[in-house]
Amino acid sequence: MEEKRLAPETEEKETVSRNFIQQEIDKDLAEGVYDHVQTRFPPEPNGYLHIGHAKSILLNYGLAQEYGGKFNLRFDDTNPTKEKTEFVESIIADVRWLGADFEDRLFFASNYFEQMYECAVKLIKKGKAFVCDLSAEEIREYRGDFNNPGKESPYRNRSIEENLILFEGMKDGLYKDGEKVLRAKIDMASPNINMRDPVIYRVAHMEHHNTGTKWCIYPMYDFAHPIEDAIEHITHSICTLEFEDHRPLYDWVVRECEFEQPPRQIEFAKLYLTNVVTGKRYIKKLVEDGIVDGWDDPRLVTIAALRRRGYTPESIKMFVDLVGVSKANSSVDYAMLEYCIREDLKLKKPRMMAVLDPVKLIIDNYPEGQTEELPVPNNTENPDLGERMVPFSRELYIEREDFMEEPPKKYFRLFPGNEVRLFGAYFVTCTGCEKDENGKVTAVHCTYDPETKSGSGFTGRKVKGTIHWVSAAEAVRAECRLYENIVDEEKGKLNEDGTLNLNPNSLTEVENCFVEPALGSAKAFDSFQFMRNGYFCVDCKDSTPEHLVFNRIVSLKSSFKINK
RNA sequence: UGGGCUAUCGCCAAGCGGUAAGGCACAGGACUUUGACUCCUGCACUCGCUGGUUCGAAUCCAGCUAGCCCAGCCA
Repeated sequence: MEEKRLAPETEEKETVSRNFIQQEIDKDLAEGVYDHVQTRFPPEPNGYLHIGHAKSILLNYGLAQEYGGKFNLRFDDTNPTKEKTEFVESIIADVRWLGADFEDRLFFASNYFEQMYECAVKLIKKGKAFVCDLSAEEIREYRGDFNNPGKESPYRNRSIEENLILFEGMKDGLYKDGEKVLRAKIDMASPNINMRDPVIYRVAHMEHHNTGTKWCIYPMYDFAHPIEDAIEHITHSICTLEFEDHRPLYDWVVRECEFEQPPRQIEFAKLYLTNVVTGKRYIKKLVEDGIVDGWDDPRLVTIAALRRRGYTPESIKMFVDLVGVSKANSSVDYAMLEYCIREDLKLKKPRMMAVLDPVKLIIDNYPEGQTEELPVPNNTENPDLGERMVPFSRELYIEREDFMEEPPKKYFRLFPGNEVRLFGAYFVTCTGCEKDENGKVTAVHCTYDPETKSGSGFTGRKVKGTIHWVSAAEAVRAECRLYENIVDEEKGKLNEDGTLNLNPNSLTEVENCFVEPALGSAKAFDSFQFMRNGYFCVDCKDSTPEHLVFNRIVSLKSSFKINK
């Protein structure tokens, strides 16, 4: 019997197929395009990272690992208006927590401003860039649209000398914001609008979180990003699908700037979770409007929130691996994420007892005033986790749903006349219950059989049900919250006008939550698996379980469907 | 509307001319000191549609259709 349960041994090494990015890298290496592999994760520090970023981080890091290459963390901080130091710190912490080791390769695009400036000068000298005096509105008009080619700027044919002087003037602060920009000279008639003489430098008199007021011109993404990659000898610049149209420009920049072994951009589909708010701007709005507690509110799927809720880096890695990489837009079922955390925690974490909706269970034949300490295994499937002592006494709290006066068929828990096991303790037989004037059950009565003590080897009879409990006198009362996704599951994530449909049940305060005393010494932010397999995160301060964060959806896995 | 990309089970996703992997979810059953876990079993005669090439196509060709992205001095 035991060997059956302990022999998952899946010997067949499943031939994991290579995703399309790996295939491209294999080809590049085989053809000698590159002699190494170098990847990077290039966030703009304008918010907290979420599960979607985790996919990108772990994908880039994983690829570097697989090919014996390096992985860089680089902040793409070329727009000082949106960026904050708070965000760079949280991003660094999250990337580390996920286990993507960038070693000492933490870079800032803003440290390359000098080189980017030189590249721009080079383009001007090659006649490939020009200073344009058109206003933002005029540039938009001149750009044309999907149906009509653009018109060339009247400043397009300024002399190289004049452009050089003007551009230097931009750098030296001679012009106001918006007065002049530097543009690449490509093709105003291109069907790809990104190629219609894109702006590559703008004037912005602002303080930058890293370079202060040293610069008053800042490069645009399309110009900066390829240069950042080239400087760091990135080989495969992996980004999301919306940048596909930018690839010709990316290639144009690295070619015209004459980088050797220029990096190559490869795009993949973003990760979406069903009924979850991904999308930094929405999360940001929820935080700023005070609808959630902060970036780590457990109803969110930011890395910080998932961590607080009890997700482990391993579970997120598993999830990302399971989801795969492709170019098809898709929305992954939230159940897949939950599967990963269940799977990861299953054998790793202690399983404790907590009662969320308590009703008293009185053992009438147990000596009044007596308390005994019972050893309860921390994880029945993993004996290595040892056991803990749990106080047991005459009066316990059990889950209200674990008793029914008139049970439906196939109900295995407490009902008058039925015997069940109290996990880690004794068999008890229900003898009845007390009710108040409204018919609500206020206490359940039972008798116990001392011979059936857990671990005694008693085999006299069997029970179909096992329930969890805490000793009423010793149990610790905890503040407990049930969390569900912040958006309404039925209505999806967005209204027609782009506003979010908030889920009114996203946060429930649990009135009477009792946990076993052992939880009083639980470490903050540690994960536990609770009886009946809800997964909680004990989010507590000062070794007192002030706050249990419980992801209700995960626990649904264990609910008993009485209707069936 | 011009350009780019995508379309394989409810949800992800393999497949790359030789006759539809796998996971999640779901449904039955066995086991069980958590109705969990584990273990069995079931779950696309069919690959957006229509034609064509071929002995043979999800895979090649043509034409449709649907969805996503692009007209920031954001990234």
